Amino acid sequence: MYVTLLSEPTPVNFAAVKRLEDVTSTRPSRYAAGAHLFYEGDPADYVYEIQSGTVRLTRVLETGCRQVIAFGLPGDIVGFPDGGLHHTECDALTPVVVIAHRRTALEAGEGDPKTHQRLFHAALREISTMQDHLMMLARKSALEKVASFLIALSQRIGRCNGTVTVVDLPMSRTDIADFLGLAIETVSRTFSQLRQLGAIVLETPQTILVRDIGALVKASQAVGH
Amino acid sequence: MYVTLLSEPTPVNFAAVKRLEDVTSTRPSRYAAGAHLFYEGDPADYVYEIQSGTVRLTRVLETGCRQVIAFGLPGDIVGFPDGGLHHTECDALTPVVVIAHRRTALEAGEGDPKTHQRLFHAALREISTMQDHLMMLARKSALEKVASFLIALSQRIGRCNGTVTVVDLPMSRTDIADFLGLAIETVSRTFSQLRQLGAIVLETPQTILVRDIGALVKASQAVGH
DNA sequence: CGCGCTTTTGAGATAACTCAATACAGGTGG
DNA sequence: CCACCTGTATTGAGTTATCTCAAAAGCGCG
Repeated sequence: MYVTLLSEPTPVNFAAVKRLEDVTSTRPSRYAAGAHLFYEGDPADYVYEIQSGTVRLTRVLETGCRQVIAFGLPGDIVGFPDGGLHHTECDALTPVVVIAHRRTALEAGEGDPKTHQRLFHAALREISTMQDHLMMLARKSALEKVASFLIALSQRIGRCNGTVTVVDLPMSRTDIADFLGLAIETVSRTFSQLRQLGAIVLETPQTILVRDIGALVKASQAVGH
Repeated sequence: MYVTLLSEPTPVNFAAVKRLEDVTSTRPSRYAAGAHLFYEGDPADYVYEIQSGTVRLTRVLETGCRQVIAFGLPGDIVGFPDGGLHHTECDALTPVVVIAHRRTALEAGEGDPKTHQRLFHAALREISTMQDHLMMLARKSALEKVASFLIALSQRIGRCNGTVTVVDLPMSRTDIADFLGLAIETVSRTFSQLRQLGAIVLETPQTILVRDIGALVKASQAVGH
């Protein structure tokens, strides 16, 4: 496992050191944008509670095809292991502050029971969240996917600014496409479509103003079969 | 919660009775084909370990659009709650025998630690499985989806019969379509395509012979972007 | 000012969908 | 026992949403 700690200007690899330091469950770690928290196949020594910033969880198919499994936003807990190993890759899209909880805090018994309970319920919640995502990928149109995505993002990281909600996208169009199972061009076109519908304003490509949440909700609703 | 116990010829609703009986973690329960183990929104008193038969986990969008989240096959554990509630609907596709584990056995501390451990790891595995499924839905073509599905099924419930593997499909084409995010006609056409490729033989619509596993694997591999 | 990167827009190709008809199978009743 | 009927599955034909390839636009940076 390669862990890159934030230390400007040059990120330094401190994986071994970190393990020796015996990081507690409560001290926050910092990662620079682009730094990896873990790779697929790494032994899962920690699960990570995002305090600030955004991380990206990806899986890479043998063929090289990327799929973004999830974005980790403040409050999220990422890196649940299977068989003691990470089965996704996780890197920081922005500078992030995380709390690394030892995996043993997730298993029963050891450590603070309150923390254990919190991590455990986060794992159950993760299952539910993934089911939502499954539904979205399988059944929604491009417009519905992008609208749903923007609604979820605005609820999580939107800053309500009088009449509009400002959402600073921490991820690229490519990331959004890989998350929603769309081509990047389709994502871009759909943003334009939502703009033409008057639902959003693209202040910059990364700064979105949600102007008409009703229109966004309407666009997000699948009409079913 | 409505629980229908198998009692031929008429299935009987015994939800209240069941709760009073205080079912233990180790006694198997039986359900007839079509019976519901739980509904979306039910308080999640139990998680279910499938001993034999197949169950179907579905979610219904507000609009009435169905999505099959997963099929529960022997060895699977289904019904992980979120916030104490079931967030899917679960019914039996065939007669099933399940072990109903009290939800408290999933939470730390109470009950047999060995059982707790098993249930807990099943929850973690579930996350990983869902990520695989996510990937499939987002990135694979119809042919790749159906081929992957058949491979997985044949590994789980296939009976190797000399030169071919026999797979009895417990679910309908509609179920497969709703699981893979395809139209039923596309599923059917893809089965035909795999037949024409010599990968499978459709003895009956529900009985599939895997004739050339290599061809099936080849068909299942996404070429990536 | 110009280069490189991301995003947007355009135009044509295509995989999967929809609608429609046919085939098949299992169960029921004459 | 066979004809019928109902539900499921298959096949066909045309439509469409999304993808792919290609070009233009916007933006940051040296």
